[in-house]
Amino acid sequence: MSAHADPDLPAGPADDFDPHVPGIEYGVLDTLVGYSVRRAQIVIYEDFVLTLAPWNITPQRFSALTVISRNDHLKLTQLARILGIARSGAVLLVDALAAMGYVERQPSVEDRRAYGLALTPKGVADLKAITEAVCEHDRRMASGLSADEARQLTRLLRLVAGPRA
Amino acid sequence: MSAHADPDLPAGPADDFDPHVPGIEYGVLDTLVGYSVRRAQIVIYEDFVLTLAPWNITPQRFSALTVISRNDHLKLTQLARILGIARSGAVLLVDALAAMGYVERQPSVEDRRAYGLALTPKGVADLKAITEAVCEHDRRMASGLSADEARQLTRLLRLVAGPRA
DNA sequence: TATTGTTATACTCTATAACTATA
DNA sequence: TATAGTTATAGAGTATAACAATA
Repeated sequence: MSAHADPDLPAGPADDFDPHVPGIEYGVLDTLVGYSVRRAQIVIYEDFVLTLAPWNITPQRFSALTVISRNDHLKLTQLARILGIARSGAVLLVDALAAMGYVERQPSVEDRRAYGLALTPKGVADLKAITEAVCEHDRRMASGLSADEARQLTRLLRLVAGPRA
Repeated sequence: MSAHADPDLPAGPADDFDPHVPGIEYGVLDTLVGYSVRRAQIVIYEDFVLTLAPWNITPQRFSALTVISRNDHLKLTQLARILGIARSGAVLLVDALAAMGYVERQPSVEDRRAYGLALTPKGVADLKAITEAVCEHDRRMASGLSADEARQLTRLLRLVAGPRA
């Protein structure tokens, strides 16, 4: 298994990526759909991390919290598959969210090997505020687009991500 | 300085990320522009790495080679800024490309501290084939879109990336 | 003083493989 | 035998800080 974080996307202290440095020729890069997506991803990632810094939440952590909240008794292996990471990575992720007081492992009744993941009361409460912050961030990212363009964008990206997306 | 690789984007052996696991509720994630971009980025990154595996070229390395080829005597510090990484990271990147026989450091005449980056003859030749492979990969990623939709997509992503993009 | 390239060091995130306890 | 969660280990990529040479 495995999915993908892009190891060579700027991961560090997200701060000041300039998608188009003045005076520089980008050649074929400017014509590629993939490079356009990459540029946008970097800019969005940076803003996301900065915006959610008060909660120490990354895009991946937000995805995990959201999926856990919307799917009762989600198992760790399922979470790993959804996020596209190895099970060992999911363990560390859940450990971190548990240490933050957001997630807890509940013993599964039908399978004593497994746990059902669930938000704690604090997790439920904070996720509400976190989700509001994320949505505000997302609106800011799309502020250069009309409502119709934003819908078009998500539709086109879905087509790129694949038939099943 | 710094820019951004997304540390929590699947970075590993890109292989089988499913942007929409059956039976799973994604909640608000399905409505976010940011998550749509993230999903597409993961899928595209995986395919890129697989396609370019014969050359051991990642998106970042391709960006570097392209920018170096299109901007004579590019300095290492400029490259770092363009890619959104620290200078120390650019050193390792150029080291790798040099070890692959693609890039060389040419002493700068006007500034004896600096080097001008340049492709080697092998770099020029291989970049041609690499670029063809990348373009084919990119067309495949956009194969679900009409030519007009693909143009729309890059236009909308440019708006997201920011005014200067 | 400031900047260029470099190095040393550490951090984060990831994967693979092996282990345990169940199924 | 196969699977769920875990742990150990290693790798890739990044950043910060300091350094020498030069501006």
